[in-house]
Amino acid sequence: MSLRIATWNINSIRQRLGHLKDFTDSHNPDVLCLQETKVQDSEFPLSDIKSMGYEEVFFHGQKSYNGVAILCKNAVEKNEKIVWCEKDDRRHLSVTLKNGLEVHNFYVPSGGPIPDPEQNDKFAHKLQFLKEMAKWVKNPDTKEKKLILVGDLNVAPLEKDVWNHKKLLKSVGHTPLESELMAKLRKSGDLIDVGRHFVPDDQPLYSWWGYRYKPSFEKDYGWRLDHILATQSLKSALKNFEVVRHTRGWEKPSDHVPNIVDIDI
DNA sequence: ATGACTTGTAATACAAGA
Repeated sequence: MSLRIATWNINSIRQRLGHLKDFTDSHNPDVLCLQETKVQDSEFPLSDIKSMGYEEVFFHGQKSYNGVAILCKNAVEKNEKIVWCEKDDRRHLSVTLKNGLEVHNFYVPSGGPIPDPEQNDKFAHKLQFLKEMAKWVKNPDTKEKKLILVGDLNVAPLEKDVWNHKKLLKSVGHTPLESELMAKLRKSGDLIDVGRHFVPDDQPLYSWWGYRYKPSFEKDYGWRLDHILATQSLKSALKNFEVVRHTRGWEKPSDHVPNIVDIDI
């Protein structure tokens, strides 16, 4: 049986309900992980989401910033929230499906403008968050599991994960320190980088194009900030991967586009 | 010059994104 899991930083779920319907109608993910919902739970547009065919909806949001949600076609075994960096800032949710598969949805801090933890508390927070993730995934329990970790990890770790590697080495999101922490996260859980499992390292692969420079998408000045990581136990089950680039060309788009994986399970 | 935009909140300006 094939299971489709998708992740999308939607940059305000209330601004993007039309796009969400178009994407779910066309691509029909069984599990859709969203980041930057930017809505507190009492204002979450639950009936709109249910009308798109998602009966089981989990959300963990706050006013203005951050916020994550997981939309599921079918009933799940359980759902959980983990507190990271001792902050209640709504950056994680997980579900365990009936078949035992665990799906963890993350929104890692962007890290502010200056890549120095001494000068910039936001960058320090990002580094700590990535370290905590690596420590969490190192649990020997993880290898016994079928686990998928997705989300906006806000790091483009490889040279071809950004449009200009040399130019961006000192930019937050592509510094060697962040790339190293991403590598440690993967090693720590022996996780497969699903995007790079399907697209070779020497080919550009992006999931985000900034708003500030208007032609960023047409010039393909992109970054791969959104990721799907999977335990080795799922390696032979990985069947297909897709970055749904064309959503970035829609009217008033999110700056991120969906990533999809199909798993035979 | 990734500058130049977009979002939410609240009050026409600011914080945050990355």
